[in-house]
Amino acid sequence: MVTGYSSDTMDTKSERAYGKEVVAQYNVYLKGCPARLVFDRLADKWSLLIVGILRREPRRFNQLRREIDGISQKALSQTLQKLERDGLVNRNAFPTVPVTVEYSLTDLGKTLSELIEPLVSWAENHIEQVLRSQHRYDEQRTE
Amino acid sequence: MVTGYSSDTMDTKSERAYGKEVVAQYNVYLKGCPARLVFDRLADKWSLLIVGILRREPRRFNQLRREIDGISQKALSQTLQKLERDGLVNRNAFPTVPVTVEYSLTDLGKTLSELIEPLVSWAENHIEQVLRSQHRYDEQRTE
DNA sequence: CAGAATCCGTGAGGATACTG
DNA sequence: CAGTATCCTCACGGATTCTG
Repeated sequence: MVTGYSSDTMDTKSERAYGKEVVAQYNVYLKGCPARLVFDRLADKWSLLIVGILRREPRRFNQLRREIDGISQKALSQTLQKLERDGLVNRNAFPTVPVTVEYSLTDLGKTLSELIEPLVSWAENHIEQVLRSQHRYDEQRTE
Repeated sequence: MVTGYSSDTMDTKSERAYGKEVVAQYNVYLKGCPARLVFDRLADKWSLLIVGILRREPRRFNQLRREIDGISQKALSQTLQKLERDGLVNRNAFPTVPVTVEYSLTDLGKTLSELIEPLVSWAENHIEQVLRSQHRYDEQRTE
């Protein structure tokens, strides 16, 4: 049961070759495809950062809030719910006073986090090259 | 020249350990850090999809438009400009009639695309697991 | 073909206040 | 501590039109 999701242009693209193999199943480049929805979730800075930071060890809510500089508690709360719904993150509430809630990666989430860590490293390692390129680009426009 | 970018909470976090090694340089988890800006660019669905699709071979503008289902030409145009500014994508215009413009990855862009391909695969391979998790989650709420 | 320019709606996200 | 509930805005992106 692979077909069936709605896409207005699907008929022309559902069997487009990806590389050399034909991936008929799911394709992130198709508008209506579920894989695209998942990909959109990945392409969210808060999701990526949260999964990336949970990679090491579980965290509590306000701990995440502090460690991910700039995130609002609303965004954090919403993103965590989405991630839990997607099965990427576990939410464990301990009946202490006051309540303690711990977030951790599921097995599925761990497989994803493996891919995110390189992205984090890439950003940190290639930032200077990017900045130089931006300067060059901007100067050519103003001259 | 690593310090100097503005972050209201930098003083407390600029030397936070990432894993076991201290990454004092750049840190995507810091609000004002340039690496965060780059990371935000990565965490953009169109950027990821474009870089992912350019991985195979260069494409022309309307080719990209057709292959990336659902993108508007405005979004495509703007994203391509950002990617060019960041030094990830080359823009080559050939003086044909009408003009032909070809987009390709730079060397830097290629290093990034290596990391994106696994993300695409992950989305396509784990989508069913994610969908099942979503159903379970939703049913628990409605019961 | 490959865009630039304009108008416009909407919804994601910040700020703030409140709760168990 | 770990959230929920409102309000509000503003910027991103879609639709449309025009151009070299």
